[in-house]
Amino acid sequence: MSSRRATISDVAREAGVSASTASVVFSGKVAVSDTTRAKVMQAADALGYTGPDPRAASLRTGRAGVVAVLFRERLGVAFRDPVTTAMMDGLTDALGPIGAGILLLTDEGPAESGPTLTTAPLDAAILLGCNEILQSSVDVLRRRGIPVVVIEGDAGSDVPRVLLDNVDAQRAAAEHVRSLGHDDVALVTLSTDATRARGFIDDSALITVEVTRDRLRGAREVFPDAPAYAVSESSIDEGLAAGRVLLAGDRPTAIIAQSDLLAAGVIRAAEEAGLRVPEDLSVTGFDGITVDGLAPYALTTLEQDSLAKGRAAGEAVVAMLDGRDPASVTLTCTFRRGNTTGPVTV
Amino acid sequence: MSSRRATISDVAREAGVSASTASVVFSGKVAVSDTTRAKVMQAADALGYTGPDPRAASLRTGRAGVVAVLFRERLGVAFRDPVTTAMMDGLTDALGPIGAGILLLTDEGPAESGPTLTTAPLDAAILLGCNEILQSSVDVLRRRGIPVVVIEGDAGSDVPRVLLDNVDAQRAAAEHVRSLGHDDVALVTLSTDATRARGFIDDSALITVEVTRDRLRGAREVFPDAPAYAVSESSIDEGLAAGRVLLAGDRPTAIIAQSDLLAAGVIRAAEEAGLRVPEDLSVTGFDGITVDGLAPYALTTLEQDSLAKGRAAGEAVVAMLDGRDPASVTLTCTFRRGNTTGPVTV
DNA sequence: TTGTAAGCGTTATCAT
DNA sequence: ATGATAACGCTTACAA
Repeated sequence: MSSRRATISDVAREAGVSASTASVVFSGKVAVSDTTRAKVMQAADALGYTGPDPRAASLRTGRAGVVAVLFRERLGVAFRDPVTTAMMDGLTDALGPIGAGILLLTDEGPAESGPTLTTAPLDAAILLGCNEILQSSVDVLRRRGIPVVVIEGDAGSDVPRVLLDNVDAQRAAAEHVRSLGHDDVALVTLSTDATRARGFIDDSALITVEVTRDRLRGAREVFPDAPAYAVSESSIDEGLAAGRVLLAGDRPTAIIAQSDLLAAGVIRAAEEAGLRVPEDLSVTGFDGITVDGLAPYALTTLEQDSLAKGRAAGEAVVAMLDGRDPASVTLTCTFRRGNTTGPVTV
Repeated sequence: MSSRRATISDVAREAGVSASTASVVFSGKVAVSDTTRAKVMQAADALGYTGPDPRAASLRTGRAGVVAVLFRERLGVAFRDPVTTAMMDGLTDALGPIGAGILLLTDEGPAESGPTLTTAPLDAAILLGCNEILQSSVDVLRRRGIPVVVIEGDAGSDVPRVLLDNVDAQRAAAEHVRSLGHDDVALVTLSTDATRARGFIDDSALITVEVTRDRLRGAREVFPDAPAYAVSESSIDEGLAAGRVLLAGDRPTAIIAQSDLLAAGVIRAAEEAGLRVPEDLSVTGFDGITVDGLAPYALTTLEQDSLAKGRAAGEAVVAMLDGRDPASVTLTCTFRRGNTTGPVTV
């Protein structure tokens, strides 16, 4: 019933051994005689000692057993997207060998508590995209020698990246649409910057979110003048809203959406407006996920391997933690034609 | 270009002040003269010092700024369920004030790396359910004085819990079904234990997952002899599989599923078998989520406020961190009749 | 407003 | 196989 929690020295004293010996009993890094181990264990038991304090161990060893993942949106929103969950699975797989926990961080936390990215005990950080604001935190981490990996973003030349061939992939989809005779095409894009404001994009040079910019560029290489409507997040609801806007008035014959979820929403908007897909409107998505309940539609889309994306990021982190210098990787998307695109009907 | 990373003492020396003064400059906890602050900042800059090391700070202050959430399943699976994501949102909300990051842990990690629940630097832990195996980790945490909260589970009498009125709620749904004249009813339950084996439940006393047991009990209070088929996780696919089993051969007129996702799967199975819902088969769910793409069906279900569930857990953690002793809370579900249940047709 | 001093609890290194 | 010693980098009474 001591007022203070027992420490390893207490245990050592009780067991009649040195603190270092007691430590070794718990870490198992060095051989210890059975009798000594027994003594220490018994002492620990008697004192209610439950093993080394992770905080102290982490200070001493320099390892916290934690890898942070920084999201750019509310956790709930992020995880509503199967792309994210698959990525997390890949990440957990790759991180398995080092047995690290995953620390979820968002960049929109309460300002008063400060950016936990720089105040949390962590061994490495993985960023989902990167913006100007974030860049400073990244610098801090890097100067501390904490490995940083960016997924679909750019955080400086020496930060390893995991990328998708967004431009090429989106161009491929656009070319497919054009090959079907479509000329009057509209785009639905992901958020353009930290404000996540909805609306038509006036100046694509102002887009700070790389995924958005790249996919837009790919589409515009084929349809330079296609109007682009940005939404605030990748969800069916946002796609529905965007679809309503784009289908009001002078409607396009095809809509290229930057995610499957958005595409699904656009299809809903089309149905709502009494349009048939693909007869009256062709729609393409991006991601290649299974949108629950979209049947009987099978989206024409670009399949990305998000599991591999997460795994690549995890592997890069493990490599860096291991002192190696992983190269950036670019994963390629596969075009998959579904039944949501068809020839333009006059 | 020193080989060693700069510490706060280095900065202090460079600035010509004491380490404590330098520390205070960074923490801002005590007033410091402008000139001193400037000197320190400049020194920090010169040395490339980026602020206190979280590991050391955490040892000293005893706070890591991290709250762990322990999942009982693969992260990807867990987050595919809207109930989980809503809960995470509620949790983030409640944790906002203390600005803690969320550490994701699963209990099925690679054995070699040990249970990170007891080795990660964390201030509190939230468990989603609790089993025998977990109990020992919980004991360790509690003896360390680390606050633990359990959501829908039992980890000992002095661990605060956030509960749902599962028994009552499920009974209400069952009564509704009976009031429609159904007599031949089957149940689809969540996983029964750590093995997550699929199959009919022989002995409900062997169920170690509390949610499963409670909801089953509620249903059995109305239909004592209803066969119950357990699945391995809450997903549409699992519901589909269970539905196929239950609808083969001598089929029931109603199926009570322990989650909306499962119910959605059961409906798919019914459609597959050429059955109409609710004319040929009534189906109830649990959770009250929006199952994407289930339209035009609106599930008869029990609505739970999972946002509130997460918030309650977060608040309990904050209270405990604050030295208070939060009471367990039980949230109640609301019965909502949709169009997936109807009178039995002869 | 600033400095002194005393840890926080552990583990790595080196001797023995 | 075990022990002594010295960090790890920081914060916070308390004193000046």
